[in-house]
Parts: sequence; structure tokens; C-alpha cells
Amino acid sequence: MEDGQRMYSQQGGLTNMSGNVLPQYNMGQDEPSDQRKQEIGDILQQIMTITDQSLDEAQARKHTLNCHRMKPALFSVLCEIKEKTVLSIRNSQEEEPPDPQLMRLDNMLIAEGVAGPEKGGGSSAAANATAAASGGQPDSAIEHSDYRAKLAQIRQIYHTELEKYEQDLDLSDGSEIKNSDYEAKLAQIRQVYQTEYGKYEQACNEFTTHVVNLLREQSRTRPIAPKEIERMVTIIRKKFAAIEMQLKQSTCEAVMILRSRFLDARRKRRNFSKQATELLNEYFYSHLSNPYPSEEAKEELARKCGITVSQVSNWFGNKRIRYKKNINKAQEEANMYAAKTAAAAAANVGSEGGAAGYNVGGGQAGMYMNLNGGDNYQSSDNSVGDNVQNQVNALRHVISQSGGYSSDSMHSTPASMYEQHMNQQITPHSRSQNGSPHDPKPEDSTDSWCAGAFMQGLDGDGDNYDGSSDEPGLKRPKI
DNA sequence: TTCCATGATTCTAA
DNA sequence: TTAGAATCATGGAA
Repeated sequence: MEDGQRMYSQQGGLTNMSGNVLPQYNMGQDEPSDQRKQEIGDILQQIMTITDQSLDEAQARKHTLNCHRMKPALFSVLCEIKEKTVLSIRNSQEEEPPDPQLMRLDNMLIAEGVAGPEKGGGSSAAANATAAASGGQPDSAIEHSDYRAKLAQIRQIYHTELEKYEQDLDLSDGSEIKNSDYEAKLAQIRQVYQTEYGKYEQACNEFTTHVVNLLREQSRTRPIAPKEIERMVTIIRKKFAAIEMQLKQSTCEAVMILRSRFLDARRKRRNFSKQATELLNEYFYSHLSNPYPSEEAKEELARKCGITVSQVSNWFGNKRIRYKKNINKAQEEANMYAAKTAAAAAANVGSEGGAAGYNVGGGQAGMYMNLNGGDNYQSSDNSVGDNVQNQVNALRHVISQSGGYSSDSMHSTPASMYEQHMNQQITPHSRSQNGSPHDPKPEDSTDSWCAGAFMQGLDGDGDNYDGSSDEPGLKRPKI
């Protein structure tokens, strides 16, 4: 009230802080000084007590005050007093540099492509978000139930959205991120961030508008200058910058977790189990004429090996290229698997008493024989008896060619076979009938994916140990 | 510690 | 979209 009392000039008129009499208002110079003092005192008293009154009374009082002839002059002086006292303290806080932490967050989000100038996430926000840690003026400066209700509502929305945000990103399961998933996850983070940022901006704007309207309304009964409203907007923006900071921190954390999982997934490499490798090799060498398993076959292999279809595809890709690069070793391996397969088939024949007892689903040999029936790389004749016979033929062939299973004979590889292999090599590309590299081999095709000679070394027709078309007198390379 | 095997990724061609 | 080829990075044996 001291400031208010200073408005009374010694001359009996209204003066500003500089002591100058305000000439623009009709101050009623001809009125007695005591009367004017009393009148102004009444006005001030009404203003001070207006918040103690009921809503209806306050509204009525507001109207009376607004219509009072001295109100403009009085408010002008009050605003000036406020400007030069309370608000001057704030002025010193306004020119703070941008928050370095927020700038770092902005930089990271921009670098990761999550936020950027075109997305409205980075620079514009940073411009608004200067110095998040300012004082708590809004709460103390504006005592209004609407304000508090709105603030509580926004806080609740913020926390709800924060929970939703973390749920949407769904990075808490500890699962590994594959390369193909990385971009998708990053895009998901980007989308969630932009959505949440949009909500944040909307809430910020709504709240700012609400407070501005509130202050304008109050300016009818309180000395609130437009400049003060502008400052209040700035303060609100700063307050909301804390929310923005939280949002950006959460997003950065999500990106870092994603990247960490992704890199971990790349680094981690576990060899497949021995059994899985055996199954894959058996399939590979039994389909050496066309080692391109169908999707169904891949799925079956993946299921049996306990790996993914992608891993099966990788394995076959690696196997094909490494087989071609190191044919000598591959031949040894092929012989081993051929013998093993045939032995298993023969064992089935012996134990089950013939073709009728062939165990399609059981055993490793049965496994790929079963797959053969599904992808049709095998002979079109899929009768159980023929399959068993094929296995037996293959076994006989391997044994006859190798002279048993001695390591010496298994490891010796005639140059003629290698040369023939290299000369007759046919890639799927060149074999393709319509130019597509992934066309499956026609069922009746008798050509070879790689090294028909090598397959001849197994059963002579390049058709997965199918001895049915083997010529009795066909001379096989000596192993 | 080194070397090799191997699963995975990336790039290119078809 | 798939396969081939090159390459990377890790696991495991020597």
C-alpha cells in the first residue's frame, strides 16, 4: 500500500513514479483533496478485497470498478509501479543462455533423425525452452482456481502420456534387435516422439491461451499491463520446457537402448547346436543338385533346428558360397553325410523289414527325406519304398567308391572330379528360365546347381541319391 | 594370442 | 526380392 499511497501527490493529483502529474485523465482538480483521497482509497480497498467476495459480488464489483472514472489512471500508475519493482527482478533472469542439456538432447534427436527443424521438434522447441529452471512465479502470481485446475489437468495428462510413451516404445523386454527391426523401431520412436511433442505443444498453447485470457480478464480488476502478460507467457513457456526436457530425455534413452540392443545383437554370435548343423548339412548335401530350400523347407528346418528362417537362409547362403570356394573339403563332408544318411536308411530297412516301415519323421535321414517330399526338389516319385531304396543305393555307392570308411579314402579327391565340378558349375542365375535368381529348380531338371560331377560322384544323376536313373555301368570317379 | 570357422551383414546384380 | 560375393565380428581350438 505504500506505493499506492505515493500516488497521492503533494499537489493532490495522481502522479506517476517520477512524480509527474498525469495530465491525460480528468482528475477532478476542483474536487476537495480529501474527497479524492477517500475515493481512491475506496477503489483500492475494493480491489484488495475483491477475491474475498462471492463470485456474483465480485462480478458486480468488477463492473463497478471498470466503470469508475479514475480506474484507467489508477491502473496505469499501478502497472508502472509493478513494472519498476517486481518485474524488474525478472528482467535480469530473462537473458539466460539456452539450457546446454536441452541443446544436447536436441542435437542427439536431430542426429538420430527423430527430431528436426522440419518436424517442429528441435529448434523451435529449443527457442522456447530457454532456462527451464526459472522461479515459480506462475503458481504464486496467479491465485485462481481455474488456473490450478487447468494445471492439475495438464500434469495428469503429462504423466499419462509419459506412461503411454514408454509403453508404446516397448523396449523393456530385453529382446535383441535385429538389423531389419532397427529402422522400424527407430521410425516408431520418431512417430511416438512427434505425436507426444504435438500433444505437448498443444497443451502448452492451450494453457498459455488460458492464462492469457485469465490475465486479460483479471486486468479489468487488477493492474496487469500487456507487458506483464507477455512475461507471463514467457514464464509458462519456461515451465513447459521442463516437460519438453523430460520428453526429449525419454526419447534419447529409447534411442540409446535401441542402438545398444541392435549393436549387441550384431556382436553376439552363437554357433548353432551340433544337431542343428547336422540337420542343415544333411539337407544341403542331400539337395546338392539344387540347394535352395523352399520357404516351407526353411520353416521346417528352422523349427527342427531351433533357429529362425532368416538364419536358415543365411546358413544356406554361406554354405553355398563356401562350398564352392572349398570344394575339396565339401566333398569329404558330402561323402560323410551321404554315408550317414544311407546308413540310417539302411538301418530303417533292416529294422522295419522293408519299405513299408520307413520312418519318415524320425531320425535325421528321415528328416530331410520328409522335407524332400514337401519341396519337390527330390524325385517326383516320392513313394516311401523308393526313398528307402535311394538311400540304400547311395550307401552302396559311397561304400563301393570309397572302399569303406577309411579316412584316407575319404580325404583323397581326384583332380578330375574337381575339374569336372568347376567346368560344369551352373549357378541358379544361369539356370533360371525367366531371369529370376530364385526360381526353384524344375522337378524334372537333371542339371546341377554346382558340380554335376560331384553329384555323379554320389549317385550319378545329380538327384539326391536317387539311384533309380543310375546306369548300371556308369563309371564313377574314384573317391 | 593367433588363427580358423562361422553366423551375420552389406552391397551388387539379375 | 533373392542369391552371390565380400566382409565383419565373434567363438573356440591350438
